[in-house]
Amino acid sequence: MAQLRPGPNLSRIATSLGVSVATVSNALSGKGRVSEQLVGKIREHAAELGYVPSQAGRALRTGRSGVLGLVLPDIANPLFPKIAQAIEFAAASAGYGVLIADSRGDVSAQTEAINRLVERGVDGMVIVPRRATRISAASCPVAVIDTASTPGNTVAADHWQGGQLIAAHLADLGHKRILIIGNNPESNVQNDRVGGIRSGLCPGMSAETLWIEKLEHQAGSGCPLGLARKVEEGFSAFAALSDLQALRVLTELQRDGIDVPAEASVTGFDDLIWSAVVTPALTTVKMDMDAIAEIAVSALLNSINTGRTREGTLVTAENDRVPMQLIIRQSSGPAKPVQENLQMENS
Amino acid sequence: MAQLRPGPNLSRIATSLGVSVATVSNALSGKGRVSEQLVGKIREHAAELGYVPSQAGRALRTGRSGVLGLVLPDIANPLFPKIAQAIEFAAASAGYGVLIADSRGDVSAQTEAINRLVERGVDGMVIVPRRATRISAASCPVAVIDTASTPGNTVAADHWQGGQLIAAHLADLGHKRILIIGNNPESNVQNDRVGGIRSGLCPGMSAETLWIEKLEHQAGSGCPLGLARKVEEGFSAFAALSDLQALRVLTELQRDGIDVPAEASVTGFDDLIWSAVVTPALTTVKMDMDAIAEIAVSALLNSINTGRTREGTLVTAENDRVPMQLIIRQSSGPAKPVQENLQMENS
DNA sequence: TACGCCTGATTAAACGATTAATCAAACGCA
DNA sequence: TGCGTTTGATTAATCGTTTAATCAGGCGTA
Repeated sequence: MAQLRPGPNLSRIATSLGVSVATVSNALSGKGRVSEQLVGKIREHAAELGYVPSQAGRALRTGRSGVLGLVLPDIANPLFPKIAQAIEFAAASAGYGVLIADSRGDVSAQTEAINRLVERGVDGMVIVPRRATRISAASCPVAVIDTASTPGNTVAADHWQGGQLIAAHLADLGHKRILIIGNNPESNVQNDRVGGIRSGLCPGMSAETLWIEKLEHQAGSGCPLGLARKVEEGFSAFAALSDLQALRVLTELQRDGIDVPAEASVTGFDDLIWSAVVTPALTTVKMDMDAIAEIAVSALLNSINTGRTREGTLVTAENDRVPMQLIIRQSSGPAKPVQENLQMENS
Repeated sequence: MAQLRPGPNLSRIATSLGVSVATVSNALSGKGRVSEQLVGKIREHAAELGYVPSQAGRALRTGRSGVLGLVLPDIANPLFPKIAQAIEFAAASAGYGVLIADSRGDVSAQTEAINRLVERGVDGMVIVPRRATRISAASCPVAVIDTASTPGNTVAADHWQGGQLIAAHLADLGHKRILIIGNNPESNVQNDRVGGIRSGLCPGMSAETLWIEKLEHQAGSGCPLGLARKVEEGFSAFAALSDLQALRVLTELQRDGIDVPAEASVTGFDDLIWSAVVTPALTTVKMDMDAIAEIAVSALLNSINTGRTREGTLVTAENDRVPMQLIIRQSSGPAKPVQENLQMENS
C-alpha cells in the first residue's frame, strides 16, 4: 500500500549533492543563508530531477494549504464559467489552487459546502451567495462577491452604475417608457440594477417593473410574458436585468412579429456567452470579472498573510465596486416617434 | 507566524481522554483493535470537540490528497456549470474534493494546467479535452470525457445515438431536407453527432452540413448564416449541433420573419440553461451528466485504489457511452406539406 | 593573540495523521 | 500450574517540508 512518491524529495536531492535537506530547502526558497554557487547548483539539480515540492508536507508544516475555496450556491448559474475562470486565474497567478463547492441550490447545503471546504483545509474562500443568504462564519477568511448593498460584501460589479448606463443609453435613443424585467425582487443584485436604471432616467421617462417569478407563480413556468401588449401600451424599451431574461424577452417579441430594434429595444446584463451570437445581437452591460476576481483574491490573500486567519472574518477591499461597461449591439435602437406611441396608448 | 490550528488534533483528544493517539486514530477510523466502549467514548468526545482531521497530515502519511482535478480547457464553455456540478457532486459523495483548472482556451496552457494540478498532488483527474487534443500523460490516473470515437476516452454521452434521436424525431415530423449546423468539423463530439443524425435518416430524407467557423472565416464573426434562403431552397429542419448554435439559428430565422416551428423546425443539443426559456422553447437532446460524472469518478477512484497510480494511465470504464435523452419542446413541429417544398425548390 | 562577528552550512524539532511492531493482561485448555 | 492465544492498548517510525537553534571557520580589529 505504501506507494512511494514518484518524484524526488528534498532529501533525495540533498544526499545526491552531499548537502543537508535544510540547505536544499533554503536554496530553493531563497530564505536562509546559502552561497550563490550552491544555490545555483541545487536549483539546477532540482530542476533536472524534476522536483516538485509536496504540498502535503509543506501544508502540514506551515499550516497553509495553498488552496482557496469557491462556493457557488446558485444552481447552474450561467455566470459560473466566467466567475470560476476569473477566480481560478487570479488564484493561480498567486500560486493558489481553487477547490469548488456547489450546493446545487439547496439552501442548507450552502453551509454544508462551506464545511466541506473548511475540512479540506482551504486558507480562505470566495463565496457568491445565494440571494439574501447570510454567510455563517467559517473558520477562515471569506470574501463575498454579491453587490455593494449586501452587508459584508467584499467586492462586486457596480450594478447600480450598470443600471445607470442602461438608462442613459435608452435615454439617448429617445425611449420614454421602459419596462424593466427581472426575475425576483429578493435579489440584491437585481434590486441594485433596478435602482440604477430608475435613478438614471431623464425627465419625461418612466419605468415599470415586471417580475417573472411572480408572474410564473400564477401562470406557470415558461409562460408568455405578454410583451406584445406592453408594446401596444407604449413601452418601447425592455430592460432585462440579466441576459437570460433578455433572451426570453427577445425571442418572445420576435415570435410575436415585433421587430427588434425597429419597434422595440431590448437590453440585458452580464454579456453571457450567447449574447453576441443571437440575432439581433444583444446590447448589454458587462462586468469586469477579472478585476473583481483579482480584488477578491488579493483581499483574501492579504487577510491570510497578515495572520488574522483565526476568526471567520469577512474580508474587505478598498475598492469594493467595479464599474460595468456598456456594450452596444443591435438589439437596441432609436425609439419610434413619440406620437405613434401615444396613439397606440390611447387606442 | 506559527499560528496554531484552531481545531483539536488527535493528540489533544488522546491526552484529554488519557489514551494514546494511535488508539484515537484507530477508534475514529475503525481500523485497529479498540474496545466497543472506548470507541464510543472517543467518537463522542471527538464530536463534541468538533474534531476535523487534518487533510495535510493524512495526505502526507498516506500519500493521497483526497482531491481530484478537473481540467476544462474550452474557454467559457456553457456546459461548464453542468459538468462541474456533476463532477463535484460525484466526487463529494465519495469524499473527494475537486480542484479546477481552466486553461483559458490556450492550447499549451492545457498541459500547464495539468501540471498545476499534479503539483497540488491530486490523486487523479477528469479532463474534458479541447478538440482533438492529445492528453500528455500526467503522473496520475486520468479520466477523459469527450466522445466514444476519441481514442482513450473514458466515458461520454453517446453523441452518435443522440444524433439518431434527432433524426428519428425529425423523420416522425415528416421532414425531408435537413440542414445540420455545426461549429467546427475538427470536433469529435460534433462529428459523432453529425454521423448519428445521418445514420438515422429514413429513406427519402437528405441532409447537408453547414460549418459556422468556415463561414465566419470568410464573412466575419457573427455574420448571418443565410438561413432564410435555405428555407426557400426547401430545408424545413435545422439541426444544430449545440444549443448555442440552435439559438443563433432560431433568432436569425425569427428575425427574418420565418415562423418556428410552423415554417421551419429547429433542434439543438445539450439542453443548456436557456433552452427552456426562449420562445419557442428549444427541442434538444440532453446528456445525462450525473451518470457520466459518476462513471468517470468511480473509474478514477477504482484506478486510484487498486494502486496502479504510478503511471499516468488513462482509465477505462465498462460503460463508456451514456444514452442521451430527447426533449421535445416547441421549436420542432410537423414539416410543411411536401409539394410546397418541392415547389419552392424548383422555383 | 584573542575576542567578536559575519558567513555558510548543519542539526533537530516540529506539523498531524497512519500503521507496523510491540507489549501487557486475560483467558482457554491441557 | 503453565503455555499459547486472543484482546486491547501503546510505542515508535514515517511521510516531506520548514525553521529556529547551533556550529565551524574565516576575517577584521582591539
